[in-house]
Amino acid sequence: MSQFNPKEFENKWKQQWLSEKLYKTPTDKTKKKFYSLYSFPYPSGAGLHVGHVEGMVANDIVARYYRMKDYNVTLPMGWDSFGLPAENYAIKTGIHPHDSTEEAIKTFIDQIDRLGISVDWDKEVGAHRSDYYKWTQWIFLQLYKAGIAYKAVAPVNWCPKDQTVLANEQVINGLCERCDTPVEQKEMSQWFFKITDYADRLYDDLDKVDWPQGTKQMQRNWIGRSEGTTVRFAVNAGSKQVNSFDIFTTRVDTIFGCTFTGIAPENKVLTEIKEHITNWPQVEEYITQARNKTDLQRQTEKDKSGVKLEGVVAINPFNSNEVPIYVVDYVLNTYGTGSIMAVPAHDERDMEFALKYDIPIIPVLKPKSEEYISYVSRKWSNDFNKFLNQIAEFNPIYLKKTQEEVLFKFKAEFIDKYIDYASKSVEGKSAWHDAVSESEVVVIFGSDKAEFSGVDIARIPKFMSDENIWIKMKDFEESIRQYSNIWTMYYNSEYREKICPALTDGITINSGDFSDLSAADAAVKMQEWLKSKELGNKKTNYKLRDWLVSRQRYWGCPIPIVYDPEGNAHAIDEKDLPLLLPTDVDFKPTGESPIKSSESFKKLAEEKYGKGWYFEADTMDTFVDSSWYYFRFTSTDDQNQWAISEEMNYWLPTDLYMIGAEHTVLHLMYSRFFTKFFFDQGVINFDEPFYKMRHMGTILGPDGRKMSKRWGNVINPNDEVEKYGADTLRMYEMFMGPLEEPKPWNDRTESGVFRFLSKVWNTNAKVQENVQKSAEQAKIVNRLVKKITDDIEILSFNTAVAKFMETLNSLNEFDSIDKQAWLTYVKVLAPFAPFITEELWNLNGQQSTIHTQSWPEYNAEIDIEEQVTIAVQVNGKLRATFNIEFDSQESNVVEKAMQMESIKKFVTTEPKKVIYIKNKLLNIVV
RNA sequence: GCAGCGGUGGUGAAAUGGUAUACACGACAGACUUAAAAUCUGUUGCACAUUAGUGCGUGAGGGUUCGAGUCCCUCCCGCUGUACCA
Repeated sequence: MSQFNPKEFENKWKQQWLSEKLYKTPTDKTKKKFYSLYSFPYPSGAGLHVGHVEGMVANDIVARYYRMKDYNVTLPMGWDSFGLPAENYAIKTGIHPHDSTEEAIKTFIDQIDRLGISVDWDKEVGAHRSDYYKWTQWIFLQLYKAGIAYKAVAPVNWCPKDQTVLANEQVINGLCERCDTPVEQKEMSQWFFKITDYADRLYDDLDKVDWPQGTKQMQRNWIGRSEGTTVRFAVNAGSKQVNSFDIFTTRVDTIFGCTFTGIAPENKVLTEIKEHITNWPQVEEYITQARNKTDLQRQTEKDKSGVKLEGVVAINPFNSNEVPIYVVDYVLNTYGTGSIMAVPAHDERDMEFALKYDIPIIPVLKPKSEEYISYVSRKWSNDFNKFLNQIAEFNPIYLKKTQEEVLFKFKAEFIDKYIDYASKSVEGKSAWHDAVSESEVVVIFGSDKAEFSGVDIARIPKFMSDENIWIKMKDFEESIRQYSNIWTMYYNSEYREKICPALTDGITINSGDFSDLSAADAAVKMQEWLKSKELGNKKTNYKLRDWLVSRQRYWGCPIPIVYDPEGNAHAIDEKDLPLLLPTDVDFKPTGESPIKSSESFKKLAEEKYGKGWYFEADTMDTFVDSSWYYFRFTSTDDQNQWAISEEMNYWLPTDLYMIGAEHTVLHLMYSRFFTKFFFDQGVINFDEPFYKMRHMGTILGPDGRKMSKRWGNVINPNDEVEKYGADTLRMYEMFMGPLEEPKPWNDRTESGVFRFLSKVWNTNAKVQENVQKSAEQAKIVNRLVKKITDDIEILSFNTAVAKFMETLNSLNEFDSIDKQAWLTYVKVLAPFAPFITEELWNLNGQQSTIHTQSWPEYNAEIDIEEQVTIAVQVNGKLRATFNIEFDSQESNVVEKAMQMESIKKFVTTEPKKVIYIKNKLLNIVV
């Protein structure tokens, strides 16, 4: 037989499968179904990349497997074909996005077919084609009718270079995600989808789906649900109440520690109380300043700033204390109520602000058990080593330990000894020790004192009700600067944790009637109290914002809205859809939508609706297109509705969804939102679209870096198919490592896979009917069937490939191979390497295609070993192995083990215990 | 900071709490060859030892267990995401 040369047959089979429509989606609904979905690819001019191949092959293997298991299988493919790259390309070259996109799609289809991905092309859709975006527009109208799509003037992120609005999600560290230009804020009238209505369900229903934990967590973080309380603070001018405002907090249990309140610069409460603010000009200047800052500036400026409102104070409803009101830019107007109660003792940001502006810091929680923390340096000890030896009896926990300095924790019971040792250790003016606990600060000075009422040891309680320890400590620093740098300890994070513990389960102190409670109990009681006084309520807040869908771009789906001459929005009648994207436009970005330059678009509106009427000129975010394509796939034949309920209810939710790890938040969130919307409309009977979802791990370049033109490490799948054939590329990508892990490309390993397939090819020459030892071979292949079946179910493709290799090596130990065993081997290999297996199937004289054969069954009855290897351990250490009959009695196993020299020498006395794991292991404990 | 994932040979990586390193790559030795490539065979965790063998080994340190890469605690490192969200 000839050498393995995939070029000789891959193209032949590709043509035949396509012309026979081998992968056509069945239309009957009598069987179980499997919906294998690959994420909507953007048809880039660069063609398919190796990451696409990885995901598609995974989808394909599973699809082929379920077809052989006699499921109804669908593996559809379509194009997320609207979007900026094609438009930017058009601006550069003048080639219309429609033309470049269709061209790119052709390349994609050709590449996907060459890889043998079993796509049902009858279901192909393209977001940019009017038979698709007609329904995107229709969906917009449904959302509009339901009050979910709405128009609002809002400050939006504006990229001055791309001349477009960006969603919050497209702003990375204040920079445009595409061109890294600093993003500006701009007020514009924009369309939004009210996704926030669904925040709770989007959060809770994550429990229903089988997704990677990390992705679920990211979705939860993005929604950012937090449960808390609103509290109403009165605003007094003089002694008279003039107004009030609500704050939002998740830690109402710390409210007795509130020593100031913070209001966001944009908060409208400020204008309401403006007349009472005696330093308004100063405040106004600060507000203007803060507003002019871009997001980037606000983020990079770590230093917190604010202005105190003079003439007004806020009243803490719990103790009627007057607390100052500050306008501060670290409070966000868009979250919660836009104002906070600040508790510096238990919030790092508030602490920082309080230290800067000399605001009192009152601790109101203490931990359940007390410890001291101390920092000691060799420099300030007269005998550092002796001191270290002494404190060893405290069982200290070292947070930091070097030759020169230690930072350690110890239990409160040792404090007197500590003071004793420390007093002896310090010597001279510049020496000092200190220890800080939750309730006191102990400072031991080797000074000739004076400043400290004549003592060398200062024990300062932290929870003095009338005074504030931190202010006092600051005073110390003024007077003892020459002795110590104690102030620096505020900036040591270890200390700070002790000083302002972020306690969730502490005990309340300094909290009036609510003292001596656990934090959780205090919160409940305080909430009840607030409710009874009508001063506050439980409240849930979200980080999630409504979805801004307007884009001032050409290459997208037109928004189906028309305006009358007064500028009022009207929905376009459904029967007038699609509202076609005009072609006579100037792409050049001007800051306005390019579509505004279209004469035909203007004319169409006036002809249809009357003079002065005009269409919405913005297009939709392309995430709208990709949020519903998996519905459309179920019903592509039907031109009269967006999708058929019966089809959707049968095929969805998807059984395997492969998407890149970069799509962990937006696409999935939006798709889930649409699904819930249609569920609520009664159109579908499921409310999560993707049951099982997995990410393919990024494939890195051979140098271990991310593939990029910049590094010149991009692997093009075309080249690999050219070199080794599609089967090798497929199997290599599956063999690289676990599907979800990032993994570097390795040419050598790839050629190893080619070598394996060549061996498969050559082994075929040894195949005969009725060979000797065929039972033994059947047993080997039977085990393969089990492993491959299991591995496909759990998507463990790398171990499946290893098993194919191992099994082939075993079979090749025989001089001739049994045909039945061999055909089984080829069948289970078929989903992984569809071309070579089809060819071998054919060469062995089999009828029809291998890809519609039924999946071999694992036979447990023949899978028995006559002999098993028993590992013998003594005290858990492996000392010997021996073979014995399958399912031997324990006593026989023990007896045989005890006769072995290598065991005898370790077992000199009667064993204390013997543990026997059947057919596997014997552990003798002596 | 926070969240998620991960750390095992020279490399990619295997391992329901039960013989750590399957499978592959590379390396080394040999066969074939005038030679090379390809192919085939053997060896390949580390250390000591001529052999037999012994000891050590899954980021570090503890714990649970007859037995831990796997479970628990503390910590270190890397990657990804995210961040004034009260």
